[in-house]
Amino acid sequence: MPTRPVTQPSRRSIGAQRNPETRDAVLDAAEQVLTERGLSGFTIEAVARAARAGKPTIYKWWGSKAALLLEVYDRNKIAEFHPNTGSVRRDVAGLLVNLMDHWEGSSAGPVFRSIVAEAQANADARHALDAYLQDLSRYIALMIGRGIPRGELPPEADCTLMAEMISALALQRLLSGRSLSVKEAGLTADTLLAGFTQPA
Amino acid sequence: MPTRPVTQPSRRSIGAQRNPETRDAVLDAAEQVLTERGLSGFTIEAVARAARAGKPTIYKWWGSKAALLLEVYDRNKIAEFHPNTGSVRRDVAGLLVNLMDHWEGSSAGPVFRSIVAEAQANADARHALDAYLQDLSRYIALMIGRGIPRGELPPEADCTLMAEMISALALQRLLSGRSLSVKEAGLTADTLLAGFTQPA
Amino acid sequence: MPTRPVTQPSRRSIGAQRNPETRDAVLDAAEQVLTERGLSGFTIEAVARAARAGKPTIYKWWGSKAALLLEVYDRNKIAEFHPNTGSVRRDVAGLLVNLMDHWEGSSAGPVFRSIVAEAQANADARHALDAYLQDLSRYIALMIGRGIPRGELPPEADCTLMAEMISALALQRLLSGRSLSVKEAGLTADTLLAGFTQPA
Amino acid sequence: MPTRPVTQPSRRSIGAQRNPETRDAVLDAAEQVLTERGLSGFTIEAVARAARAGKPTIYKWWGSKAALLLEVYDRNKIAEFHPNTGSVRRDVAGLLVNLMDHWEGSSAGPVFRSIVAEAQANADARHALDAYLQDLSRYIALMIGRGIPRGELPPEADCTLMAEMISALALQRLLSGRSLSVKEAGLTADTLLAGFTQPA
DNA sequence: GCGTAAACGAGACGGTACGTCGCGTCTTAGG
DNA sequence: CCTAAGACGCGACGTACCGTCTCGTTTACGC
Repeated sequence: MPTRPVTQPSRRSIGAQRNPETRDAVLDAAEQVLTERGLSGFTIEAVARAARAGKPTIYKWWGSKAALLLEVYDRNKIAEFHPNTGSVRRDVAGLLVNLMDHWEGSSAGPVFRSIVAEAQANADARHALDAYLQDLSRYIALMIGRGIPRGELPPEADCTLMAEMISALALQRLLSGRSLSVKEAGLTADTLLAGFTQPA
Repeated sequence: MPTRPVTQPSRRSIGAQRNPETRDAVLDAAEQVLTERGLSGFTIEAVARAARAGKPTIYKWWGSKAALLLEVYDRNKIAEFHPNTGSVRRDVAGLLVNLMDHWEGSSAGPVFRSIVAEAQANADARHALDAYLQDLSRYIALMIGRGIPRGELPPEADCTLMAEMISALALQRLLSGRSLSVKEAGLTADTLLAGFTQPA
Repeated sequence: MPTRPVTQPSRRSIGAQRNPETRDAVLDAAEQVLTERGLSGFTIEAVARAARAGKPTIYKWWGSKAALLLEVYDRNKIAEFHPNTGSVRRDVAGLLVNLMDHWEGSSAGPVFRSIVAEAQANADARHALDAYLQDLSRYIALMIGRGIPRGELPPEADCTLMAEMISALALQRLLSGRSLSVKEAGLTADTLLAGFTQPA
Repeated sequence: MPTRPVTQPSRRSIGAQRNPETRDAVLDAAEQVLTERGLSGFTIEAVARAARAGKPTIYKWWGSKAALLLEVYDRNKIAEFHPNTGSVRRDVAGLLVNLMDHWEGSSAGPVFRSIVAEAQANADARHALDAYLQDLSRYIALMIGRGIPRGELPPEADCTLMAEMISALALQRLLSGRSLSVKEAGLTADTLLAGFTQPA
């Protein structure tokens, strides 16, 4: 004799196809749980409860905590980190500020930190993290590269490594819980570009 | 019915004082477990089993997984990251290589990555991580600063930020699982110092 | 995205009427699953998979595991338990042997044991079991009653109770997993009829 | 960050030894759950909740639902089924009445029926059931055997088979949910002993 | 020199979460 | 209206660890 739920469930199957409402409810719930209770409170059970979804449904579509985390992060990725002020120095400083604001001013920061944590125990998450960080670096490198035709940087400048140092600095601050001031962002740009351009 | 162990335990109390053998056995076991089974296999139960120690003993002296992790890492810290070749450029490149070798060539890497992961859920670990990273940056800043009296860097160079970018790059590579080649280490030094010195 | 099955399904609807092929396929599959995987492996899901049928189809036509079980058992009921040798003693012994052979030599035994198990948690199944056992007893009582006009039993003999003891003995052996030898069947008849007839 | 229970648990460990309070609490809870919610509501989770015990504790000491069930039944076994009235006929009738009363008038009946059900899917439970039923038969056989020296039964009477038919009749009635009246108990004794003794 | 106190191993305990299975219901899409 | 298919909410499964607790033993130290 199976158990009959006392209250009607809020969502039902819509037939032999994935229910997008469920998908959204789970992602919303995951983001909320992560924000409110932190990484250690981020359990599949808690997400399922908050989403009024069944655990098997979550495992069916996401398969692991890391996969869920990544999709939550993807949903929250901002489209435009890279300002275009016509000055590499201002662009770099602005990007650093934008990135830190994005991480600290929304749920993106806790989510991303959770992905980094997960990546230390889970190879799939690690590869996803690596891919994401490389994407970010490429993004930044393109932004820096715009300075070459403008003469702000010499053609031989290694934009890729400069970009990686920028993302790494932001990551390190995020992970260790120290914020980055606007002034520091400016100084970082100055320091990094000192060899090529003059301080503003 | 009290349990009669079939085999005699390997260690006993030595009276009303902490047993240093137990301390060492626990730290050794923790390092071994972490290395062999990874962060997800690093549980207090596993450490206790491997150390033939009781769980309460571990909780008494370390209090949390993070504390144990930190002490394991402290034990493995290397004394000398900073070469002194007389050239800032070579020093920076050498330090990057040393640091990555230290992380990848011993159990220090997995241990440190575990601390970073733990720090994303645990404020104590986060503060410890921050303190450690700032120590590391100061260390590197001192190394870079030696170039100022030698004329390799102008007095106004922001050694602290440069140092932080170096440690951040290494950290990012460690966390995302990409190693750093000797060539990249050299290029990093070149890129960072481009404004002040000439490539070797 | 609706699923596109790689292989064409074996059966389709035949329009607005029950498909007898489906009925047979489900009953066959149920019997097979029960025989091969036992009562604990007998799940609606397993039957549906084995029959290539949808779960709702099964629920529509049978409504519960017990109902399915009962129909499987009905299909396998033997028509003729009661031998007619002209001797009550031989008839009783023969019936016991026939019944145990039927249960142990086909899928009827596991199916019936499953019904008994189901009946302990499910009132419908319990009533069905009771009805079946009373039928069986009546059957046996009629067989025994044939001895009265022949003078093997006195008119006042309680054929119903004797019949019930016979079916009960067989049931107990079935449920506890002990088989009943031919010799024991004969002894049972002797013991039961000792008061009325002489041993053969 | 592990969860701290808000309320203090009612029972704690008493050291590296089994806590008899826990044992009793689990058995009490198991009996209560089985009685109140029936076999289908008898889940390890429900027992654990009712006993305020952890599931792992139950699995550690009982290992399976069947084992728990058997221990609950053992605890409730009555010591004395077999009356001794000096008359086999009255003894048999009395025992049947006692047995049915025991099953129907306490939690022993539901518990025993659950064991029978479990035994149809679980070999361990089946062997335990078989052993229990054989014990019961031996018990009854001894009772019947007392009639031989008194001359109520001839020495060649097969007490074992008679005993088994008695227990089987009671079992069949229990399992199919039909009670056995005092009158039927008397008739059963009469029928079984008709060959040897005269009705009372 | 002897009792006390602390450290230790062991492991039981109440819990939470894990990831999986089956339940019974629902909707779709196709005959 | 029937069918196959399968998503869904739900809850139980049996397991792994968590962090706490008590036990009995062993030793150093203070009275």
